[in-house]
Amino acid sequence: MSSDSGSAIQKRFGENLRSIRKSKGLSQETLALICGLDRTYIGGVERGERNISLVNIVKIAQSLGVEAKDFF
Amino acid sequence: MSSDSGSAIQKRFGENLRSIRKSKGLSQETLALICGLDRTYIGGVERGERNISLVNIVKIAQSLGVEAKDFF
DNA sequence: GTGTGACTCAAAGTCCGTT
DNA sequence: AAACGGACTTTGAGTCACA
Repeated sequence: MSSDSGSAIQKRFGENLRSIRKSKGLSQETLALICGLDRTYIGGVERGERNISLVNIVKIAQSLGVEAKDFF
Repeated sequence: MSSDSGSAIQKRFGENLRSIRKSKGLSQETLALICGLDRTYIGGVERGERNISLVNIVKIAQSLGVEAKDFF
């Protein structure tokens, strides 16, 4: 099918998130556990497939010990 | 349940948005027109009532000529 | 020019699993 | 450890009439 799931914005955000998560030495599962979100959801965001909302952006940022602005 | 209308995160985001919009001398209506969103939607975000998602955050930022990170 | 409640509907987000 | 899919519930997106 169209391998175009997700906007460029989402893809960039996802790449940044993945990069920061890895730099903290956390797995998707562990991060998901810390911030109370689903592991498959975190994965989807990192792949740029999901349009994450404000509250969860901040939740994930706090769980990683960074500022929300670092994802942009 | 006891969902207050809007989290602290949303309220802070909304305040920042409103402040930036006003500094650009734009009304909610004008901004809404520029970014293709409804004026009542913009208003709801500014009041901290809505949990806006990534794509619309960037859309509004671009319409204001600022970076998305400026809202955080 | 803005606030607000109510509404529809698509998408956000969860939970189960297999690869 | 992560990608991916199906089925599910909840919430955001988008709009309107009225204050």
